[in-house]
Amino acid sequence: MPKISEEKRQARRDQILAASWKCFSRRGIHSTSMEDITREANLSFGAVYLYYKSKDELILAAFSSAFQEMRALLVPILTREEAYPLPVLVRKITRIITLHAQRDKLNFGVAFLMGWSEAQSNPKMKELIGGGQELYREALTTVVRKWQERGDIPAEAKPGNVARVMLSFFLGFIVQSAMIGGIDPDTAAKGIEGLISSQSPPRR
Amino acid sequence: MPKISEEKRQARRDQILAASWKCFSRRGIHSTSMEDITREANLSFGAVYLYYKSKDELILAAFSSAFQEMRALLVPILTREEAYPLPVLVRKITRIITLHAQRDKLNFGVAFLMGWSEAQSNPKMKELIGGGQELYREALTTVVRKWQERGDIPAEAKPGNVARVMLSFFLGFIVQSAMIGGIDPDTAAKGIEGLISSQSPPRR
Amino acid sequence: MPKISEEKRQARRDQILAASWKCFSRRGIHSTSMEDITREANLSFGAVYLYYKSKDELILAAFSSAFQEMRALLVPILTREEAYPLPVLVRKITRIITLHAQRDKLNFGVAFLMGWSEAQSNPKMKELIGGGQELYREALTTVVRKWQERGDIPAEAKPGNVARVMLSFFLGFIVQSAMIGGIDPDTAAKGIEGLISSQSPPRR
Amino acid sequence: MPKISEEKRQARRDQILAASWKCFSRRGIHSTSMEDITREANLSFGAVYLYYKSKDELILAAFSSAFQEMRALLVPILTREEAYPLPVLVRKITRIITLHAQRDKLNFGVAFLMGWSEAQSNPKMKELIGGGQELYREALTTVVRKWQERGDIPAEAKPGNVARVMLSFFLGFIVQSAMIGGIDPDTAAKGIEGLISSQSPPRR
DNA sequence: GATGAATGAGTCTTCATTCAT
DNA sequence: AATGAATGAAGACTCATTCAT
Repeated sequence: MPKISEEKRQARRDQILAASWKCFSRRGIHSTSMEDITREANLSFGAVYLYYKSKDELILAAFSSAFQEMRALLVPILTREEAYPLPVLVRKITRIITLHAQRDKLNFGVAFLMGWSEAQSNPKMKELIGGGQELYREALTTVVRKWQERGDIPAEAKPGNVARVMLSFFLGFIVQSAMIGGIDPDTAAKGIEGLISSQSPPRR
Repeated sequence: MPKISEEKRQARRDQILAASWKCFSRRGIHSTSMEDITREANLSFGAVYLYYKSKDELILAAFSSAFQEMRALLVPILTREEAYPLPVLVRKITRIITLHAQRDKLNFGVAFLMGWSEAQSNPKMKELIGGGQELYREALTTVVRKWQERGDIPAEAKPGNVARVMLSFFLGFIVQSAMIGGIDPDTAAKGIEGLISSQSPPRR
Repeated sequence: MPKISEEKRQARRDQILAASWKCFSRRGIHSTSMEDITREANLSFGAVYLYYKSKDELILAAFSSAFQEMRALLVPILTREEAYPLPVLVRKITRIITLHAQRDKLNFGVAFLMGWSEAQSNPKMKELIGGGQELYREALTTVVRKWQERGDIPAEAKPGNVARVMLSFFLGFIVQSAMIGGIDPDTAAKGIEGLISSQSPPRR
Repeated sequence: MPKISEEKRQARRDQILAASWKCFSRRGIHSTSMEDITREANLSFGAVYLYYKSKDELILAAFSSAFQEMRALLVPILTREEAYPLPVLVRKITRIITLHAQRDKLNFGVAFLMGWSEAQSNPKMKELIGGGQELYREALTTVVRKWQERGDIPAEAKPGNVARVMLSFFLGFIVQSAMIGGIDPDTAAKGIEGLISSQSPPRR
């Protein structure tokens, strides 16, 4: 039974997760040893096992907390009573991603990319991340419906399809930023504006 | 002279790469042991080392060949003399991605996701993949210019920015397909069409 | 605090070195596997790596400690205030070598022979052993000077040259003992005495 | 049955042995792979096995031929009808050793040192080298007898003991040259001359 | 005779996990 | 609760040797 207070216990867990992310960013999940994390967290070797039963559990917890942190930032923007117009939404969301791609502790870009890869062979990770993405897809669907009600985009488009496109764009924004950079919130918003007023040939 | 012919040698290399991809898809890059690969390829334990100096080199070769295979399919579509209209382009490219996401041998989606993650802590991989993405970005920029010349999209949009948006969308399409599915070429094209005719509030 | 005490730690290191020498004597350095050593030391497979970073480092440490042990025995004899007369010196030093050539734990003869061979292709080993030999050469030079001051040997001989001859003799004594035996301290001293009173033809 | 002529066959064997020694000098016996030798000899991988059944056999043959080559040079000097005086003998023998310590192909010093070490854990090698050393010891005993007959050294010294001392000196000369150098034939002869006319205290 | 591709046992080394203190 | 020494399974890689051609 924990003699330690619950806050203290949570602080320790956060300390371990923060150290984990520093290590993961540097060397990748699989090249990071428990000893690396231990040392980075200034903890004893066995201490980590008092808080996480295994490396797998720690990894899962690290991603879970990272994605939770992101959701806390993104969901308010997506679920706003009066939906932001498309370019504004794009600018706001990409800005959050960009800001967290430069932090030392927890780099959102790196976290996403590693999580997606891990999910390919780790069912629990797939569930964790997949669930999050579906949540975003639904939130975007709701936003699209509001746009249609407002007349921002044609009423005949299926909201789910448009939401899928939007989600693809945001996910790809993360990838492109991490891999080749050169894409910032304004660039993204301008590019979207360039597209959305297009007169595609089929409509002519 | 039992010196193996060049074709035979290439066949062996392909055999090893194919086996590698089967293993990578199943268990991830780092959980795949060299023994897994040799067993999958029906080769002896040391044989792989006759063709690839190390696991790292093998991994790099596997990704290099995967990306090359993709480029062979995508580049013709992107560099066509008369640029495809936006929805057609989207449908064609997403179809290729989708088709290769269901193959047993080499699943493009898995390859991309794993490659991006690996690139975060492997400079050679980053160069390999980053180079490819820049190539696509340039090709898309050229396409966007043709659209502008043709009047498909407003002339004042910067082609580079629009290309970035397009690339983001395609990269994100890969992610979304691999992680939660429910997105097929038609869905994607329809979603794009829904967006591009939108009248975003700032323009009114 | 289960942090092991410094003595305990040193005891472990000694235990490993002793086991190493048993194995090296039996099978040679390169035919001794790390597993052989751990088994001989009654340790688990990975334990050795807590004390030595690699096999190379362990080998170096084994030789370093062996040579240090020898020096502790030989240096007092060589640096005695009043130099021993030649035959006495020969008898004392060869006796030490002989005694330690029969021990089970650390056989000086074997250690020297293996070290010299290893040094041919291992720079660190060469430095380690070469340094020791130069030290002996200098000590012998000092002894020779004392002999000259005392009139034991002609004043016109260069001390450095005589020291070289003496060192050669001692090194060769080790080789001959290890390879064909039949040479004990008294034999050696008698042989030297037989030589040193010779009237070589050039002097006639 | 060899279609190849016996000379040709012998030439191949010599070619392999020469290549072996180049490799052994560079990297040591055990770090030299059969492939190294193969490549150095410009032969195919399997060819070596047509001439030597195993690596062990090849190693033994390499040392056997090296020691035979040495004997061909040293024995005539030791078995000369009229024995050379001590300093002359020393100068002649050390000169031969020194000259062959600088050759690229077969370095006597390296060969001896490696052979002695190998002999500690390889009975066949021990027999090969031990036999050679005993032969030298006997030849030196004969020389010492001649010196005594001639009055070069006192008659009461046991020839076998003096021979042992002489052999030690020559063996040690090899070691010292290989390990720290600074010892050439003249130095050695001068040093010996300095010693042999000494008046050791016990005799006064 | 000659070749060199293939084999697979054996080596060093790492690392997640346990447990005595 | 906390520590870190110890464990040993598993991994990448090497290399002597064989054998089909």
